[in-house]
Amino acid sequence: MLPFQVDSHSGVPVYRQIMDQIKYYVSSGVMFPECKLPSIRELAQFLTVNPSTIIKAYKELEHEGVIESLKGKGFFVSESAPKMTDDERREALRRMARRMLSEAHQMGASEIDVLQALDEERLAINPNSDLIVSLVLRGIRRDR
Amino acid sequence: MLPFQVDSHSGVPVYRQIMDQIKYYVSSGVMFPECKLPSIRELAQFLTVNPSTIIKAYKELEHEGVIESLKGKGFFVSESAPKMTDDERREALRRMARRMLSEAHQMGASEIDVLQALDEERLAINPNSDLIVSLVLRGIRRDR
DNA sequence: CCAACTGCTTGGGTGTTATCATACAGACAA
DNA sequence: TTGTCTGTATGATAACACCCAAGCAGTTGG
Repeated sequence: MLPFQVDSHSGVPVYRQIMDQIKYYVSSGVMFPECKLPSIRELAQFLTVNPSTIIKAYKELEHEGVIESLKGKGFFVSESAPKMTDDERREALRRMARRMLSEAHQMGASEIDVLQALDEERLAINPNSDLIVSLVLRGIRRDR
Repeated sequence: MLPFQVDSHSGVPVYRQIMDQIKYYVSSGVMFPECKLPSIRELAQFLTVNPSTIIKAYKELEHEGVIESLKGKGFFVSESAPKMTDDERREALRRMARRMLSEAHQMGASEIDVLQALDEERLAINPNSDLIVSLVLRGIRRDR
């Protein structure tokens, strides 16, 4: 099963976190039309939430045309599921970036601090890749 | 007045967005002990939310020891308001970064895309500064 | 057919979030 | 003193988020 995860302390409703993740998976092509989603009970157990919460997320996505339900079979990614264009993806990323910079600024962190944190996390996920950017960032840090 | 802002569509409760912003301001030193906060009615009007919502945020922060109230005068940053250590700030930044990378990955964006978006937003806010990182990023893009 | 899997439905309960209206009380300046 | 700013307190309302239980109905494979 695709890596689903929810943070019950984030303040964002669980059903919306689930919706977002599925939408991202679909728009990125990780999930494509005809793809079967985890069953309601299965995903509910996996995330240790109530099945009603999954139903709410799935029903909402069905209403948006992202997925479809077949009684007795399961939920599947819709044929006409909207894919993100490159521009939409870029815009989404910039929205995230804007919020992150705003919060970072409010807590007194510099722009370099943000880039640095991002690069550290990136490296933690992907220890093998080494970007020029990382080297530059490390160079900046060393200079201080 | 300090730039307060809330996004009523983010899913995060408004009173918690307000709390977070004040905590960030205090921990970064932008707001310091004795600093007067916007009055309840003033901030409520500014953000076009109900005064009760502001009261909830302020009361919660008072309970956490971040701010104090003086009847008839207003709310003020507490003398013993907890400041973030550098490590705590770094950890907070990395949590943000982790979430952003996770979401970006789910929507099929690469790590470079994220750094790129962040740099674009950074530049939009601060058009005068030019980081080496930006130049490197632009170099990477040109190479494609 | 039967068991085990699917989605679907109903109804109840709890706590949170946010709205609105109204009133009281301290501080302070004109 | 009076007006206007401040915080405080109350109760009512509505919507939402989440949980829980129990059962109905379609699909599929042994």
